[in-house]
Amino acid sequence: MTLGRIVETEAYISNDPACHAFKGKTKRNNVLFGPGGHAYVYLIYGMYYCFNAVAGEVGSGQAVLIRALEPIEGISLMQERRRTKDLRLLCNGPGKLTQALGIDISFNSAPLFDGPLQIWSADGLDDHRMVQRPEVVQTTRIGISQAKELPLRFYLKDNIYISRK
DNA sequence: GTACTGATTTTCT
DNA sequence: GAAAATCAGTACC
Repeated sequence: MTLGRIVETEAYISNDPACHAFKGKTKRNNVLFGPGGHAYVYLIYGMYYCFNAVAGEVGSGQAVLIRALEPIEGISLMQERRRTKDLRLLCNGPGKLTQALGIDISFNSAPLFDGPLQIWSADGLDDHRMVQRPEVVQTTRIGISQAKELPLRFYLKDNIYISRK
């Protein structure tokens, strides 16, 4: 298995033109309107998958895009999948981390607290790296053309595993 | 170091 | 038919 620490995220909320749920329910974003705590996975640019955690109540259509991870466990497996040895390149982008973790469309709608793909709170992990609450920086989102100005991207300050500063 | 380009396909208009 | 929450490689400074 592989394990990583989430170091960069973006929020996609209701009434947000950049959110896939903005224009209403479709076949693709169906899971966005389901209960929180599930995975929303989709293919972007025909080549890469993006991984989101669905947030909020049923019908709200909100999610958090996981943009970057700090690799912790299963690193050799990640290196094999990504075809690179550089730790910083394993998970520093939404398309990269899905590759490193082996996430594809079959993980869409999978529960995040039970099953092959899970997210834990840092408080539940016995790891010295998780003890101190890190400083978080808030900026605008990346790679979108709508609602660019909204400050909904969050990353850990000075962390080398984020996709960019 | 930064800048630009091609790859590739699902989805919705 | 066009756009899309991207990445790796190449060219150039």
